[in-house]
Amino acid sequence: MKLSKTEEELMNHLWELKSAFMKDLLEVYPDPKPAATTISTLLKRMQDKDFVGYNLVGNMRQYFPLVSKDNYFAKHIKGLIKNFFNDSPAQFASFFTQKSDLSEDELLTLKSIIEDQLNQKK
Amino acid sequence: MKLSKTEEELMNHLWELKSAFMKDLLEVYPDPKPAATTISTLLKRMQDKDFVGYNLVGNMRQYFPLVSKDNYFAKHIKGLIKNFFNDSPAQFASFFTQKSDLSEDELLTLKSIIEDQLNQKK
DNA sequence: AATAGTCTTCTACATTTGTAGAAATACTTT
DNA sequence: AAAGTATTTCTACAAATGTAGAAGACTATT
Repeated sequence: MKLSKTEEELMNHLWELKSAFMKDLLEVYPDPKPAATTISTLLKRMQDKDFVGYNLVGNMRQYFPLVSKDNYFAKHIKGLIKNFFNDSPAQFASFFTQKSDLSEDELLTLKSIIEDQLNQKK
Repeated sequence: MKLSKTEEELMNHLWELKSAFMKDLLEVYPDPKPAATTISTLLKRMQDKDFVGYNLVGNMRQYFPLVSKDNYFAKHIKGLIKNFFNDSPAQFASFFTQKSDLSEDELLTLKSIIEDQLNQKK
């Protein structure tokens, strides 16, 4: 099961806030804010899809994510790689590195991450 | 305008074939193949969205992509990065490099790509 | 010319998504 | 207690998506 575009947006807010009440979620939307019922609907659907849970605090619901952003995102990317890059993460990585024109600093950072990874392999 | 999931799948076939007749497209689908009309519908919608064009060859249409895979994909990723990584390609890159556990060879390849990029910066 | 094969366009219909009003419920403040 | 505020659930509805039949047009064959 996957989230739709708008659900994803809401999920992002939730990840950022870690946990939130209706009100908090509404707040983070820029004007023109969607109707509160719209958010409610989305939250409901997301609960049905098992992406969101909540705790009762008094009688308010404090919502929180049931999947981590990392996890969600990793799956997402995996799908992309499968569809577009022959299921080869490396192919994807080189495409990405070549197309996304990173700054020198960014490249250096990346390089050192890769070097770390290489060291761990040993 | 974006392609839907199934349209994307079809587009992938088209990118692979470079250009193709109905028949060719149907062929690449694994059993159980979708109805030919389903493909037709998709192609039509993709034409409406300006992702596909065709040349008449005799009275057959030879379809071809109007956007490159690279291009399409780059946009796609850009969206992801915007949504999930604060619009920072570098942040994305490091997330990816850390989570996708690449083999030593793959890491080495990546490293040399990055070094090339760095050299070009000078 | 009659038949069969290939393809496109039209039409259709169920499902999912984006959006939100109406009504019910509970809490807060006057 | 009356009113206002916040929130949830129900219901609704338009648009997009997944899927495909019916009918028409053209080509190759018999």
